[in-house]
Amino acid sequence: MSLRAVKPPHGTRTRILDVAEELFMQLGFEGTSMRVLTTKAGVNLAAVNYHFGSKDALIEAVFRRRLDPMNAQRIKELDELEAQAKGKALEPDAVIRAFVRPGLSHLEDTKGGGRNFIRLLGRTYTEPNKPIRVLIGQLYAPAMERYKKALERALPQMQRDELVWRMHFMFGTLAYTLAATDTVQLIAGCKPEDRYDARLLEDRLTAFLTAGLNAPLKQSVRKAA
Amino acid sequence: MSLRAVKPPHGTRTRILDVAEELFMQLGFEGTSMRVLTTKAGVNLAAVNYHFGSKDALIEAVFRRRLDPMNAQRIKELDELEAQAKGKALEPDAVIRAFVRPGLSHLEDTKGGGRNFIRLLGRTYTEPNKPIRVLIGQLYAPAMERYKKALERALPQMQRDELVWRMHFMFGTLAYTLAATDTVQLIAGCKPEDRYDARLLEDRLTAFLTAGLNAPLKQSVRKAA
DNA sequence: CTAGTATTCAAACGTTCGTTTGAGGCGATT
DNA sequence: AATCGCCTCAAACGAACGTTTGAATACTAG
Repeated sequence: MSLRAVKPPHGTRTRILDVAEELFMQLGFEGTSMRVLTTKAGVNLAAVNYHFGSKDALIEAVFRRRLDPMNAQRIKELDELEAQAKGKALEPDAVIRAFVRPGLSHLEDTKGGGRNFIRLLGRTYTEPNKPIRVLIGQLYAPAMERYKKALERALPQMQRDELVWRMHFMFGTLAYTLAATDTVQLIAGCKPEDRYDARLLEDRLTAFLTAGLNAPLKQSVRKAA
Repeated sequence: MSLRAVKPPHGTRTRILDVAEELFMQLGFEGTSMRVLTTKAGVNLAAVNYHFGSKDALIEAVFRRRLDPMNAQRIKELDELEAQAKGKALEPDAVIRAFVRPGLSHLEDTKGGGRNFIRLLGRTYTEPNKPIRVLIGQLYAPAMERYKKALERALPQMQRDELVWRMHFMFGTLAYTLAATDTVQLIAGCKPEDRYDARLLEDRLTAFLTAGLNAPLKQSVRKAA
């Protein structure tokens, strides 16, 4: 007997995941050695290879733990919105909000590693390590397809390739905002207590992204298309 | 005698910088070893330490070589625009274009390492390595201050902290667009020949960013400010 | 041509990395 | 009490890393 799931959650596994999340965010994947990670987690050096198999597998586990639920929530929010709209097309504004919120909500999770993870995620969109990028792409694919379809319905007049670019821009804005650390001197201008106010940030982001998404086409783009 | 600058440009130095630019973009800083770098450049392993002092100093040199002229051009474009406007405030649209263009123009440089560098730069905005982030911040600081002032004049009605956030969003969109590699499945939807058309991209980005920058304020943001 | 400096080279240095090993401890089952 | 599977532990492994060394070579100035 003794199925893995029946047993009480393992302290070691969870502690490794938590510390990995934090250190990967602070130092990057290559900058985080298994020795400092296991020391900080209070576990033996060999524990990572025992529980996860390898460092790469640990990285994957860190992402899967949070990303799968997060994208499931994204899809669920869209489903609910569309059920609520009873067949009518959604407002672009609402779609964007459903995209932005599941990410930002983690920013308020100061105690748990939610904030750590979301900043790590923002950084990883531009990760040089190929297998990691591929993994992230795979984990995101279902939710991305869903959003693309929803935006195509919400913006029927927009050309497909133009929409693809604008989704790309949206994605970038969100990723960069999430990844932003105290190093961004820009932020120095704003009140410290507002920096992690998810609701304020959600409104600011949504306003910016909605306007960008609805922007009129410029001359040369219309001409070339 | 024999001042460094008088001598003909060194093949070794330049070749190291070029290959470093390319490999740093493909594999990241930590993922690029001095051995593969020097082998690919066709120089001796010790050449990097002889010419630059250390790997970190090489990284810094890679950025300085392109970033200093690029930001100088950004400031020059703004100066010219403002001289042309003869005291009147600039259009936000024009300021954004002056910000976006010097980056995008490198994308068309297929032969030289310009495209490599600009994609490397986009990735580095979210670099975990602290000293590198600090360096980038320093190299960018003068141009950033200049743009902030220009945008404050172009958008006098906007509150300061709101503008700071929107500049932040702008920055993120540009960085992510530049850093985007073929891994972004989103782009799969667009015509391959358009992917590095700088003019098309400049128009698309400017349209998106201008609309975002001029977006009306949402309720909760106005209330909180 | 020669002296002296600037550069290149193969080899090695010490360190750190991710991973593996095999012995030992713990708890549940029979 | 004996056994078996899960887990932890200290120690070691080989490989790869950035850097250093000292001799060999190329180049330049007098």
